Amino acid sequence: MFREVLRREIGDAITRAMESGAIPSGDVPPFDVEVPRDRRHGDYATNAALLLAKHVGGKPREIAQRLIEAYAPPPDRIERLEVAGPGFVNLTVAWPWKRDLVATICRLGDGYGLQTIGAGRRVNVEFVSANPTGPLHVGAGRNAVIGDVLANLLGALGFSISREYYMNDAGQKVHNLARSVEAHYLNMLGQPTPFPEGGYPGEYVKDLAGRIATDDGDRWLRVCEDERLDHFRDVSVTAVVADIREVLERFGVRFDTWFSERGLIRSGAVDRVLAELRARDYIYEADGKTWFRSSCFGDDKDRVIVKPTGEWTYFGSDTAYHLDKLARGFDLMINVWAIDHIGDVARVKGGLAALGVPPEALEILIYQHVRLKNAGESLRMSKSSGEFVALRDLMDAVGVDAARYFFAMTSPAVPMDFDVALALQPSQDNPVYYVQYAHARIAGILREATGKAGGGGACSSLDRSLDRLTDEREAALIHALGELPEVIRLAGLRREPHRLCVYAREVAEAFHLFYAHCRVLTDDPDLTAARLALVEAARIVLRRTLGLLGVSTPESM
RNA sequence: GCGCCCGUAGCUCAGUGGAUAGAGCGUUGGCCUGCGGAGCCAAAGGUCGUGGGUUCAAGUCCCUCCGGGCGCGCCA
Repeated sequence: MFREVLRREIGDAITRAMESGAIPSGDVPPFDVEVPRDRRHGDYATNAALLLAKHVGGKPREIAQRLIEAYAPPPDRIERLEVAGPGFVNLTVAWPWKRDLVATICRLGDGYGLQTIGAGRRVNVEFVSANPTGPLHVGAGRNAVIGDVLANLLGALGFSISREYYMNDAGQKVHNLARSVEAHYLNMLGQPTPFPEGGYPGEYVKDLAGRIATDDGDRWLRVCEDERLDHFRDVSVTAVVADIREVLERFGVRFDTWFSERGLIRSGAVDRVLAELRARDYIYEADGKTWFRSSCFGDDKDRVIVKPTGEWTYFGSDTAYHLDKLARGFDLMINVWAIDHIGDVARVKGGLAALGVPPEALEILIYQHVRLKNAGESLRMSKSSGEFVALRDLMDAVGVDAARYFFAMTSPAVPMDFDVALALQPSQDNPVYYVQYAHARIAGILREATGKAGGGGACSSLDRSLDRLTDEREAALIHALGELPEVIRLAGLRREPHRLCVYAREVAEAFHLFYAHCRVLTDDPDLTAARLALVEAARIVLRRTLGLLGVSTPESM
């Protein structure tokens, strides 16, 4: 809140100083308004003068002084303004402005932090999209949280968001699932059948076969294999997707669209992509296969798009899928992919580039794997090996809040270690409890206050009493609360959801510190009213921050 | 070999080119006669992998090397 205003006003001051000749004219460089590491330097600092010195010439400290003179903010906004170090301008926010922020947050409520940067631009966030061949494992949990929180952030920035799950319900993987189910089914009905190569070993596969056997008996022994496999695939995929959907909903993730690859292929969209690529001369035949000239678009070699069997490779349907999204009117597509798909980025982008789609239309957010360990021993975690920890089990063990916070708090670029033995038992170590505890304390105070003060909102009629806020811990808490819009902006635009966790801890810390030193409910009605307003503002900010993370805000713990 | 990513406290990780690099866990020692001690305060713990470069300023940008992860399928 403070920061946007300061950025704007300092920019204006630079323009004025240039117009009056106080500093040399020229382009205004993109300067920062940041929180100094050492808070004795003030609430904020700008490097504008340092950058200006380089861009338009002059001595940094001299330019900083001129800038201060041109800025000359009213003393009830900025109480200290000084040149420091090599040419920083340090700013200390005056109490009246800090108190204004408390009132503003109380007035805006959950609207605090909402922005209009997105200007209604339509963004499709595609995430999870795990193959529907079995239950989600914990890796999908990381994907789900990154995608969901990013979507929340972009929504708060004013983008129009659609969440999408792409189901790879065509192709070899689901075929292998069908054959695995078939093998169990045949064995159950007395026809010894070897388990297929590439089959899925999990217990759920046996359950799927058992369900078919219970429902249909030996009916599928009497049809041809193709028909049987078609049916088994449909039944299995439907059941697996239903399971995935249910787990994700419990995890707090809802998709606007569940997009079927089979449907896409049936619609002829993939054929149209091939025809279009051929028309643009990016297709050739060799060795009985149809090739795409992906090497024209930064790939290290050309790729097969139609196999000798006449089947599509994933490449064709993927390209058609992204074109379909664009046709549905999205201005930007963001895909959340695990690191093992890093090699596909160039090919998907290449396919789109070949069809004239600008590269910035698709953004792929890569996150590193969740490394599973059990008492120090590494696990492979894959559905095809059957060695994985289900997201459902993690959720059941530690709860949705702890699991979501855990996945959200590490930068997507960093691999996460995940000790199964540790994770599968509820633990007080998760930092989410520190933050939630702050909220529960606030709720307790507000409960107590309504009992004592005979009701009345914490934020009513406090214009006068707010000037009773004078303590340095109050100032520090207000300063932290003021950062929410900036945090949302950075976390959303840089695609770094973990910033919310860093911020949530900072706010909670500032609150706990305030709480330890500043009694809220006192015999002094004005002081009590003022502090209650601050507490209410802190609650709003914590609720907003945890809300974006999809983590609950308990009234008590 | 080529491409992308990572290397920061004992462990797990934050860190927007900016001033004296921060948290959680763990360790050590304090703090409950008023709003919740799942908290607060303090101590100990760092050649920011290495060597160069750019810059007024580098954990942050560029290059070298070392170590680790992932990919380089007619799997998706």
